[in-house]
Amino acid sequence: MPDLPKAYTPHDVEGAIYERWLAADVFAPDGAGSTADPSLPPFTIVQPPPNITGSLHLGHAQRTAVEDLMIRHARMLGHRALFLPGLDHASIAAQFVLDGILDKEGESRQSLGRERYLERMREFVATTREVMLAQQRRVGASADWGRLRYTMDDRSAKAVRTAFERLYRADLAYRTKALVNWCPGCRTSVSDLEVISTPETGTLWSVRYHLIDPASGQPDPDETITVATTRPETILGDTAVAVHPDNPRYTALVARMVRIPFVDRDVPIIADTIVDPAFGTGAVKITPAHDYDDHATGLRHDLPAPTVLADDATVADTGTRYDGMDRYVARTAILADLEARGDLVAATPHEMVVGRCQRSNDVIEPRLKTQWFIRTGPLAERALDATRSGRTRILPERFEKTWEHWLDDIRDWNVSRQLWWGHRIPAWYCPDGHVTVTSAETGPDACSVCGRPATELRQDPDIFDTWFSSGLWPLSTLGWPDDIDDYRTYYPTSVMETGYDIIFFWVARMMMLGLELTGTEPFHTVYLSGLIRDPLGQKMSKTKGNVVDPLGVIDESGADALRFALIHGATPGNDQRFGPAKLEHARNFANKLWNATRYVAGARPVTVPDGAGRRIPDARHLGPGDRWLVSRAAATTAAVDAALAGFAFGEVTRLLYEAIWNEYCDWGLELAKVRLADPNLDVAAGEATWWTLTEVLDTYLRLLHPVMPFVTEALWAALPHRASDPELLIVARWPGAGERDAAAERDVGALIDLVTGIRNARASAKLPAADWLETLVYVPLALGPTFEALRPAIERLARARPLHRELTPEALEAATRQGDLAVIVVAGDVEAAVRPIAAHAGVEALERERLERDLTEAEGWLAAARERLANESFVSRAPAAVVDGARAREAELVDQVARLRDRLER
RNA sequence: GGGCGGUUAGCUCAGCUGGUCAGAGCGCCUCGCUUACACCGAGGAAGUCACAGGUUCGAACCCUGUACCGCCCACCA
Repeated sequence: MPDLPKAYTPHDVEGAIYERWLAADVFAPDGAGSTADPSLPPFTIVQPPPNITGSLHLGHAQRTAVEDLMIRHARMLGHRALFLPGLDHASIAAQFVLDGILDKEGESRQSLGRERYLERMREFVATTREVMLAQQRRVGASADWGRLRYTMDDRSAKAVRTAFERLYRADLAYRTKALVNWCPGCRTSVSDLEVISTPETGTLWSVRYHLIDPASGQPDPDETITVATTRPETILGDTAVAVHPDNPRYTALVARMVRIPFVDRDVPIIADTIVDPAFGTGAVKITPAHDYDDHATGLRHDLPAPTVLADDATVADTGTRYDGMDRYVARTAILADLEARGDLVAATPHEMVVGRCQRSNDVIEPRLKTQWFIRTGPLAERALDATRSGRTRILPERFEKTWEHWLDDIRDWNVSRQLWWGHRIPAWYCPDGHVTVTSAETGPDACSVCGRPATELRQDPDIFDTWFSSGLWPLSTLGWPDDIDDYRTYYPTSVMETGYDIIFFWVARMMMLGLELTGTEPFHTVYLSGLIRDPLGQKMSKTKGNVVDPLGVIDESGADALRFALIHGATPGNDQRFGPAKLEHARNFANKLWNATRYVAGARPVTVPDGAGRRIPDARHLGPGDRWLVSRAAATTAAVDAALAGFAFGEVTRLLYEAIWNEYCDWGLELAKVRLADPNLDVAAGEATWWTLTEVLDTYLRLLHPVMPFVTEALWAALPHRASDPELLIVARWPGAGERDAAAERDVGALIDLVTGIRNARASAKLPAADWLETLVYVPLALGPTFEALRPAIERLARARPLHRELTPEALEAATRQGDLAVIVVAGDVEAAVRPIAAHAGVEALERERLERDLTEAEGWLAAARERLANESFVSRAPAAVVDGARAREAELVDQVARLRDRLER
């Protein structure tokens, strides 16, 4: 057995342990060190791949901790547990980072050009990749690194091409000219999800348009219609003015023409119910190329849709002097010119919602573009069916409502991005405009429509939205579209763990694509984690400077403490605050466990040889404390199993903390210490007690391993193992729930209460902690054997010696009076009297006070219990078990009150 | 405009299907003999479970409403 160092230094423990795991090849379900049982179903977690250019933050650490917890548990249960790690190329986010770096070097995307830029990106991610992976290992991820995948590797590329081709053939991917969310800052379109609705106070301008005099064909200086707009620059793209058909104010004007200022275009006044007669002036200018509502209106009325903004959001192609101006410069100029013409009627402050780009924060401009879309309607139907039928479960359940709501009125997904870093869309166009889509790595041989040779075809310059490749993750990582072993064995996956903030971005897309492409839900359970916040509840962000670096935490307190702290507060879907206090709590716990194990390892009886194989303690030689400990471990194991089954990971840590600290250490070890120190104890009994400590500690180390893998692995190595055990705890078997011993739990529990009662009395009577107190105790006959067996421990732990035992309460009372003992302890059935030292004056008064307090309290409880039982409807309507319990409680209280009164009367 | 969460001891939070459920950790106060642990041990104080109604024999827990705090979704110019 290796000796444990006296001090717990996580840093020394963790690195070495991880190396041992790697060397033993235990992470892969089919690794050389795996102990998986192939007859059990596999268990798969596909990790949300972190962005390759990022660095690990606490959120990642928590994800990893939770995923690793599930995987380690499954592995110990004997499942082929596959934790498949990965990295995401994070197209737009990565370009953002690289562009920033290039900017400092005086270079830019444009100056490098597509090929050199991509080359530069590949060099960049080659370095960040290693950083990301090293960080995951520090957290202790028992991921199968041999299966590491990357959203830009060749196999992902094949999956992307294949998926797209299939969607295209199924008419679920289509190319069309439509309004897209254009981000001028990023120079690309973005999906609806990437547009952040931001409430802002803008201005609503009222502008007068002049009607055309039918006689002259010229604008009438006096006959006008006033429209309201928040974006005057879009006037240049107006192709109609709309009014509500039933608005009497305007019915006469419908079908008349108005002249759009500056562009001098004459456009019709149309009637459309989309217009709210009560808003503004009741007349709306229609700009089909730059507004979603207007575009729809334009289609209904067959209006032209001139685009008036270029990619960089400057005014373009209007033939006016505003061409070339930035959109906001143009806005100012147009307002000034309208003012000069006398056609600017009003300007009022206006609360509105502006769409901004999630990445650049620039104001999004809707623009008409010919791009690729995914038809989400049919896909969303199937995704909804998956959750409604229960084939996929979302945790916490309340997110199913959000899920339903979003999928219910989902819009088609624009997947074209005018970026460079990502998967190029596998679509080729021939000069005649025919479209050829192919998943072939080398592209098409010829136009699929007219047969023109490949040399005349041009590939779409755009790339896919990064979430398109992420959406294929559970499939692509397992080898889809090829029919390989991993895909057959591990798909569909078991649990999808991720943050609730990407439920739409990622989870919904994986579900839609997975169902469409494989016909099967990609996972059974979606476990949504909450966000990690700082101690003040603020979201962690670099700009606020409140970001905690997990590596710093690990250096200081250890990965085990970090994991424990993160898991301790984790409830699915709920955010948690994280700070030094929680970490300290966790580290103290690790330290406690370390020292407890050190004690056990060091307490090995001399009769047990070092390196002896594990023996099951002989039941005949067990003491009550031993039986109690074994029973409590059984209870804890069952409770932990239940918590794990319910994904209540915070509950798991709570249970184990409590069991290990407050039961095993506080009582189990203390009772055992006294027993082992007894010179009269026979060898077999001593060995049985030590083997019990070992057995129970072994159980707790196993139960705790998924949460704190490093320290448990290190400590486990210091304990004797069973013949059936493997070398390493990580691949050892999960404990079975043993049998409870109700008698031991009840009896030892009563005596623990007695010790606590005496300690309590000592403190409240202000008796010196160091003094040994002569004590008389009444113990009911049934408790006798347990009491006698534990007598030395009770004496020592309560510091009560000599400890005389009386067989009846009356005898205790008599002896108390005779011996002038004063401090009374009532603990359940057990009763005790303690002799105060004469030198401590005032003890009697203090004791009286304490007894009175106890009495008042007991009487209160009794009154409550009686009131309840006096209630006829309670007795008749409540379940029998509850009523019986109440009766028993009443009897107990009656007895207690009587005894307390008795004491006080003397 | 819709929807969802939260409100429990000074602080951070548990409390699963209503019946010792009023708890834990930290902090605070008192004490500390005892070689596993001072990253410790023993003891203690501390809460009208946001508020108002209701259902029930019984409510922190279920229902209705209110008030704050937070989040998500949303194409009214």
